[in-house]
Amino acid sequence: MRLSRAFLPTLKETPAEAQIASHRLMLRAGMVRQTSAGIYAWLPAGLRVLQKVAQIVREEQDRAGAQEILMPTVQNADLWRQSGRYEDYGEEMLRFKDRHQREMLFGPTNEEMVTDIFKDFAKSYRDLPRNLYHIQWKFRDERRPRFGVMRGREFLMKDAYSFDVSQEAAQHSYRQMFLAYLRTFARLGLKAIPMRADTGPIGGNLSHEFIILAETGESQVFVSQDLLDLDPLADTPDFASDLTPHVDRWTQHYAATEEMHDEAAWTAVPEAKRVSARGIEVGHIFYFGTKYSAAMGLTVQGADGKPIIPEMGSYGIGVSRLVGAIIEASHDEAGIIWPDAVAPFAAAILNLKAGDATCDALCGQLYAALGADAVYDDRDVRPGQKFAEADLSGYPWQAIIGPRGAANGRIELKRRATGVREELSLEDAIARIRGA
RNA sequence: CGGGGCGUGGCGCAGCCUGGUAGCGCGCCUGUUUUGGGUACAGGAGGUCGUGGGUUCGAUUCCCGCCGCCCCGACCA
Repeated sequence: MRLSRAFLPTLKETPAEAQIASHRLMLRAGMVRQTSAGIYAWLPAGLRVLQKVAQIVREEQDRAGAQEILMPTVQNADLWRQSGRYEDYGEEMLRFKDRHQREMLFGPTNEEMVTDIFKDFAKSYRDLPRNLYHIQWKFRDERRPRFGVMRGREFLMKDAYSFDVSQEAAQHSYRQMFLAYLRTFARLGLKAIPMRADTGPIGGNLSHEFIILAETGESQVFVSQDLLDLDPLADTPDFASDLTPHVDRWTQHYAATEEMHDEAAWTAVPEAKRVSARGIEVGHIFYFGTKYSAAMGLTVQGADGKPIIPEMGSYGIGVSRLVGAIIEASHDEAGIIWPDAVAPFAAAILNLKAGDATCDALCGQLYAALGADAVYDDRDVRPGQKFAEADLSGYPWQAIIGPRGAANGRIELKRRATGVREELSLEDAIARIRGA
């Protein structure tokens, strides 16, 4: 993308409504634009990041055996009356009527719908297990939307739903998602910590929140350093095998949010290993048994001919929230520092003297080699502005090309995260950017 | 939902208390200048002062209603 032609409305000053870093930076970097309280339009730079996050989420869901579908945003109220949640959900549910006066709603989640869809398919225990997910916009009419895309009313969520023949089988599905989540967040460049969560009225202990550490996090978390030292990508499990040992590695260490904090267990953690920090919830998984399958009338026939009510779980990742959360976890005074995996562009090519034949030629060669994964700042503006905006937008690499170096075919490559600069040939610069 | 605050060119703000036909910085346009960290100078364009009503000769300013947005708290991907 040539910046001279791009729709990238960066701001030098911060809009007054933005309080936290990610919101400020997303507005300044031209990623989003607010259209109503808690509702945002995604502009090209923001959309690219959102799509990259979604794609990683998708790949890891697929790897764990879940299958992608796409359910609608608008649902019929009758579906929700079957589970009894139409009345329970309250003001957070956006309700409206269609032209025939039918009561409709904008889906805040999809347990009822997915169960209803699955019901028509599943006849036999042989049709289990299945795990269906989609990545779709949700609407929850929050009392107080805030923090930009981190607590919007409309948000993009990945929600998966598992159907199993027994509790034991359902726990296997749960572990698959548990490990898939660890891999997902690690690939996004985040350190996510699974924490036991309150299961609410369902009971049992199978609910975990996945929380990333960031100074501006909403909740206080307590975690053992041993847990932070684990690498989710180090051992890739066979998702069909018994996953218990893999999950146990992660659940044996202390980790809790304020609500679940156990002072006695905490003091048992060696003092040097106690990490107390702020966290942002980016994922939440539950096992909830037959709550929805029973309510929606989902049964399959067992091997003995008797009906079985499938055991279910649901698994959510806040995709649009993650974009904000990543920035919270990775920024500095100058702007965003994107992890390589989700950066809108891998590199920015800064032509310090657009119009100079030598600079133009070298920039053109690099741009041709990097293609769609690079932005080329070919604008006729001061170098200082290019530096400032490239730092703000957070591209992992900045290829700085000015008259001095270009005369010798040299490119100055700056790593955004570290500030380290190297002088490289065209070929070496291309290799460095591609190799990251 | 309880408490607090704010709506004035694209963005950040002043003016309002003490009514008299709107101003500053950034950004934008033109020209000159500058060319390795948001350059400098000059000249421009751009505003139903959120909205409806009231008071007044006259309302951005005073009064009332409404709408929108933000912040703090209790709840949530």
